[in-house]
Amino acid sequence: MTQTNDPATVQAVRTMFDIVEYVAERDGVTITEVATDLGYAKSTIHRHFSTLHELGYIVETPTGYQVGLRFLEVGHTARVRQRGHRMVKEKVENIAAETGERAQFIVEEHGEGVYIHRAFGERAVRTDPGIGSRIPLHATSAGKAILASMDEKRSAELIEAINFDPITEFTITDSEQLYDELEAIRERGYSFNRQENLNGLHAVGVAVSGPDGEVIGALSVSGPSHRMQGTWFEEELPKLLLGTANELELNIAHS
Amino acid sequence: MTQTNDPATVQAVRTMFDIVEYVAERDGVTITEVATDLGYAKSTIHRHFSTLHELGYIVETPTGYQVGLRFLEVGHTARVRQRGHRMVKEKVENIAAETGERAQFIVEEHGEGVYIHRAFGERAVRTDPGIGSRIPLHATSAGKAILASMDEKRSAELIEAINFDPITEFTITDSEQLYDELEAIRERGYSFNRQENLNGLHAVGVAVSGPDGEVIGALSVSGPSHRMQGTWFEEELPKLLLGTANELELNIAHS
DNA sequence: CATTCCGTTCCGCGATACCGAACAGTATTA
DNA sequence: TAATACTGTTCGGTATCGCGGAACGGAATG
Repeated sequence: MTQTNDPATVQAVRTMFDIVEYVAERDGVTITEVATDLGYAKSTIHRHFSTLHELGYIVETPTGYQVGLRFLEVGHTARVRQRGHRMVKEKVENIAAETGERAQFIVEEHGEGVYIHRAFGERAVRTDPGIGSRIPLHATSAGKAILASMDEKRSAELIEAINFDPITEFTITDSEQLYDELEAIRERGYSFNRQENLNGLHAVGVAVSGPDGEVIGALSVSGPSHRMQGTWFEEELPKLLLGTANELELNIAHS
Repeated sequence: MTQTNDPATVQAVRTMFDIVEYVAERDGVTITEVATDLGYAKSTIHRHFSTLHELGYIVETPTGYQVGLRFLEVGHTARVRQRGHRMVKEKVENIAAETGERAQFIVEEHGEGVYIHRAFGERAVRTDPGIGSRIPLHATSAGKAILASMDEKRSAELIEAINFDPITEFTITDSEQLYDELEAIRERGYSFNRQENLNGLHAVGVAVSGPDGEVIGALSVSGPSHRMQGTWFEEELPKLLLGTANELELNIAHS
């Protein structure tokens, strides 16, 4: 059914997450619906649902079955374990308030960027890539800042695995181009994203590193391209972010 | 191995969550550590970790294996699916700001209360039961408000399953006492918690219901018992919460 | 009453998850 | 340098158990 039948893995767990992820992206499903859509027998789905229900990872609602909040519980522990999470949260909120735009903090996991914090400023469009959602590293300012700031060996591994299919007409489409850009970012200290991931969206990002030099994540500010331009975009925002990242690094080092 | 071998459930999934929950409450573990502590063979843990790692639900860090942020991703979808989540979030923040104390929004799931939103006021002690963490329904103001406001049949089911072991010396210890209290809450419209869950902590809670009359969750404000007393605690806070809950219900009904 | 959804249960077979033990790195010890 | 003690890894062999399919029951719609 699912392709990669690596013999050294647990099939039942694969199918279970197959089911869970399907349920997660819907709003209330029935057993038969899942069975037919995913190509499992009804009894299989039923057995998995029984298990998941008993453990609290799936709940029954008036509109059907849904993923349970227990996922949030374990997911939250993963989130707060990120280094300096509270300080970072405050800084993100400050940046959003000062700039009026949207600010976020992204960490890398499994070759993708993951939203850990996010805050909206006054003028920010409240379009919603929620906490926990994932973005490509090579097509976002925070992602590129992280790649530029991390250990070269590891960064090369991640770049190796990147899917360079263009997302917009401005997306970086090959690794050479990306390496050049990362080099430039290392020299500057900050990164730009000009509609590389979403049309009409510009952003600037700065990496945050721990005392051992290892990158923790990256701050970024994003907004409509018509506002994100000129010296505000190219000088003032980078300066603000660099300063904030610096403060963060100091605070994290002393904690 | 694990006791409840309900034949209609998937064993491999049980062991998987057994492992995940163990990993979640630690900060970096090794395979052998998990194997010995949980009583599985090393190879079993290894196989599960391989599976989970490949799917992104467990990650390798310098300090060992940890639960991955992918749990946050699916957990977050469960969270934002809660009715009126954005409006509720704003209200919780408003309440925290106005009162200076800690405010939260709790929903019921699987017979427990789950934190969905939480905000700190100026004076609030920032002790941290994070988003997603669970509290007993019968020993918290929000929990009791929910129980009082929900369908009697369902509430009876939940009460049936409650473990009435005392948490503090003020905890409600039997169902009769609880039923009386719920009756009083229904008449008043709001609930109190006087050190029933945590010594030194008082709280007041009000349920929020949807247009169909079904309870969605409950708002509550909590703080040190020395501040939470007198007319402020017994009249002004309830009034504020009732007003907010009312607004919320109207907003949710019209959306 | 008939139809069509839903969830549930049962059973038999083949796949597979499990354990145990041997293997292989890596760091810390003598 | 060698030995120890940790890691994580791999490999079979066996009994388990997860799987599909079909038959059942229950609720809602016609």
